[in-house]
Amino acid sequence: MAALGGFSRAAVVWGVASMSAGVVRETVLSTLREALEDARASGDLKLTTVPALVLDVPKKAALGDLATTVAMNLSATEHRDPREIAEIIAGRLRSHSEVLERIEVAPPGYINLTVKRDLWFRVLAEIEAQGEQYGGSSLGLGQRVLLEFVSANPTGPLHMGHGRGAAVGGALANLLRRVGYEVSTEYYINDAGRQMKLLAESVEARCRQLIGQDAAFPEEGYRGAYIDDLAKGFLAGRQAAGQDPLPAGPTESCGAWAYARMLEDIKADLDQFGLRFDTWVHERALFETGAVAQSLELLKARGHLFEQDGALWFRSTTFGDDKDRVIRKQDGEYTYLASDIAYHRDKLDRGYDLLINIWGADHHGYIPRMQAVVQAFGHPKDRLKVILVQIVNLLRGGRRVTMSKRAGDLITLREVVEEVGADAAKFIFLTRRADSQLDFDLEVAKQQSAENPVYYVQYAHARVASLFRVAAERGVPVPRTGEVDCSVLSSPDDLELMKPLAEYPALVEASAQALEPHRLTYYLQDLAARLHAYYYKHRILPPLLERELNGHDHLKPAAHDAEQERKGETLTPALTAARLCLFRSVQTVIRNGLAILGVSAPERM
RNA sequence: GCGCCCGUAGCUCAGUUGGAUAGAGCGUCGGGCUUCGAACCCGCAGGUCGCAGGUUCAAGUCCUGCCGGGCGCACCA
Repeated sequence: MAALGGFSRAAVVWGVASMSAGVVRETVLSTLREALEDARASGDLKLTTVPALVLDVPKKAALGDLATTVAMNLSATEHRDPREIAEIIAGRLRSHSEVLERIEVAPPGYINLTVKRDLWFRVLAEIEAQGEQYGGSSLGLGQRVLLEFVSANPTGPLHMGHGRGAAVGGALANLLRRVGYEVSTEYYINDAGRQMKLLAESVEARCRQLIGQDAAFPEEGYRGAYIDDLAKGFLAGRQAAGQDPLPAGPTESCGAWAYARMLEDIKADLDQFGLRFDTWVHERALFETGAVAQSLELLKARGHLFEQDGALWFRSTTFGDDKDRVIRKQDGEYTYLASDIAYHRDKLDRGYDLLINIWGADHHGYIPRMQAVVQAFGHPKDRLKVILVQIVNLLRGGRRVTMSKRAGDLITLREVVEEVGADAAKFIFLTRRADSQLDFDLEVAKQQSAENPVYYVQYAHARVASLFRVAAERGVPVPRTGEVDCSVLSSPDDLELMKPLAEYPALVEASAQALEPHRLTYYLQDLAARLHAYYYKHRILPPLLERELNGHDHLKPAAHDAEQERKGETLTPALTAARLCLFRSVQTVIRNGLAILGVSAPERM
């Protein structure tokens, strides 16, 4: 529900806002607002409350281009039959319908709108004018967002789960920036706790075994083959420097070396995945700078901490958590929660309007306590939003690739990216909602066919690029939209290709608001399908005459006539020009959409 | 036992924040390249949206209870 008196406010917004939902929606929406204002001014409707004005796309194209349910939503407050209200509004719409071709009321109170052709053509001009900016909006202008993701412990290589988180996070960052947010991406490195100690001990033990010492492997140590590599690398470095295999303080040395190496590898893996973080935060630093101690002091001063059974607790139940949580154990060690408190206080202190964390779904139980932390520091709990990413099932040709966690040999992200490529991996990671499980089939991801959605979409882009190359070869000019008579693009096929282009900005906004980048992948597959269908059905460029084909002056070959007949249309220069403009717009939108997903838009493939 | 998430076509999943006759890909079956990219297109078949109530003019979508699955419920990260 919009605020009361939404009309004047809406009018102001309309005055200053960019075409955030696209030229068609914005234009129709403002017309609808005017119609409602008229109805109120004349007393036909009371309109004491103003419902949010939403335009839907009817399921059937025959019903119209856009529809509104506002009459049905007003029925309760107006105490009238929705159909009656719809008629009143429809009447007002008809009185200033410069942009509307048809206005129809359908039971039980829909108002179906068909937009004038000229308005669709303006979309092409808008796309041409905005180029790679098309689809952007001012939704998040002036708002700062901190997006923390991946944040894998530097105790092993990144695996598929991290890859999915990376794909979602990267796409979300692009998406939010697209709608005006100022986004910082951040990676939090857990380099202070027990896990680091285990890494150190594991590498040290392997080193000792490699130099023939009888060393016991730590009970819960890391057993992956990469530990061997780390140990070998460490020893090789010592040897190259002419030093003894193990220095004094071997555990610390092994640990420091392995940690630095792992972090380097993680950064390299992310780089290979096309991902760069703006900032890296070290857990260790939170202890060293006193941030942890200070944060706990502050919470204590506010009465959110208490001591019991020799431990220090955070009273998270104050803010709706199931139980209170230990911060410092009986043995004096801090739990991870202590540093997480300091870390999130630090985030809040940096003045972000919104914190987004991307976590593995198995951590969902931690959301209430972290939101409790946010509230304990005096912020609304919604300032922290957590996106849960479900597990990835790795398949090869339909068969489950078993991942034995005990042995520590997970399939790494690096292996997968090397096998299928970063584009395919990213796109597939984004073909499902983040919080639903994902089957990732290596064979499908590698396959360059229709089964693989990323190639389907990229192919559409490359196909258009190819068309422009051929046009250039033949000397066919690609005009600007303003120089073209768009009215020849009035067939249903043309409109079915243009409509999604007009919807794109609204889709970007909705995806950003819902924090759901996967919607883009569905949209792009649909747009690519329309492009392919159109391309098959219609000819864009004029055919070569036979003399151009073989140097003899002759009539057009019969094959072309047959093709024209099959396609049931005659290609004119005006049609070629207009279709080239249309295709260029489709290409721009596909490129923009893929850019948000972090996937390349190749000219050739 | 308590909490969170999920049950939609044979399979994998979307479903525009409550709107009209529920969609796509894969798979099955059948069609389509002599000029621009067949990495493509067209068609057929496939559904009591887990079950039962409730709220609403309107429920795949919201509420309650069951059934079935996943994940959490640490003084581990």
